[in-house]
Amino acid sequence: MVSDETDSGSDSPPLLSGDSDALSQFIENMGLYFEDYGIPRIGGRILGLLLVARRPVSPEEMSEVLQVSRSSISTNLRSLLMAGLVERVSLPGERSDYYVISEEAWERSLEMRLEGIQALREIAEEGLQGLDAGHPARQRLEEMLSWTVMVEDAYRKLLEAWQSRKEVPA
Amino acid sequence: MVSDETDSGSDSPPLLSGDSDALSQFIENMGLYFEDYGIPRIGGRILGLLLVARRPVSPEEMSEVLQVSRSSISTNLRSLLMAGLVERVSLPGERSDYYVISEEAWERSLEMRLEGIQALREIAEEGLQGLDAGHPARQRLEEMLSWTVMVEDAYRKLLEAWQSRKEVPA
DNA sequence: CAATTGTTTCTGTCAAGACTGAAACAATTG
DNA sequence: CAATTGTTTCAGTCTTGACAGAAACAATTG
Repeated sequence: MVSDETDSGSDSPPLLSGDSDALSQFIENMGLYFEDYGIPRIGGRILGLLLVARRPVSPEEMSEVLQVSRSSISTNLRSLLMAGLVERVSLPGERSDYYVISEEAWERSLEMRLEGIQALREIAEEGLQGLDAGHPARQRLEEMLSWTVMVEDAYRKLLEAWQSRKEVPA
Repeated sequence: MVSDETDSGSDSPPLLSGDSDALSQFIENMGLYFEDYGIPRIGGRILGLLLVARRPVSPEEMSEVLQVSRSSISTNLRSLLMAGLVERVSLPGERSDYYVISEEAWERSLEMRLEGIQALREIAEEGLQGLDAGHPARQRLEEMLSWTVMVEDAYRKLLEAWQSRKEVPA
């Protein structure tokens, strides 16, 4: 699925190097994985590409390497930028924009999970208000609520731990 | 979205009681929430209904209350059963099957998250093998790997904590 | 300031899959 | 064992959204 461009005279350093079959597979796997979680496959592939690229990548290059249209790249890139997973960097003397995986991508990923579980907690809380005391379903919703609280808590701690992971170098 | 059946002479206890607007909203919210996470909306609504019902619910009743076809109920119910989120119970003297939320639904939910993160860890590990030592992308994949390991670990602990939550009653 | 190059937006096409209704199937009961 | 009731499977419809290609837009450079 990864097609190397026939470098048309450009003198930019190579985008990919190493076991290119393994890297193609990696990019493809990322696409499939993210698709399972509601992110467009091409978005996942862009993330995969950015993760294994030797240097920042231009939309044009993404289009060539991943063999998809520029407009698809544009759309997906914008989602990834808005989600805070990807960042734009300007390379001196370059006209085109270049993109990299955000430093905070993994952190953002945790934050998104946290937001999801908070939404579920709110649903549980509101539902609970529709049940009178002693209702047989109250127990179930209370269990649901305590589950969301527990998970939310764990995410919060995980987030802190991840953020401070470098601060404790042996 | 929730339409109460015009009880046709049956003498079964009521399915829902309490603030029925709030309960309808709850059921609908569950549908929307799960849809965001790749579960069919009707599946989420079934879970919502089972959470707030006063007693086990038959497929027939689900169809009436949620206003969807029996075949949709059947299909979604099967997925939920296979996922271990819903269980069948037999009511004495009743011909029809009845269903409830599984005792282990929340536990299963954590297990599913755990499986997801494990898959991502494997993708990272395989990708890492395609990069020679010193490759500028190695650092990024190593960070990804350590993130997955950290999250996987947290899920494992969370799972244990949830499983043993009753064993330590003040 | 025209021309060239790069990027985004817009519209149409296509594919995936959720849902329905009907038919097939199973099983219980008189 | 026929008839009735309940459940699943199947085929078709419809909606959603990803993607491509073309046009519009922006901006840089000679």
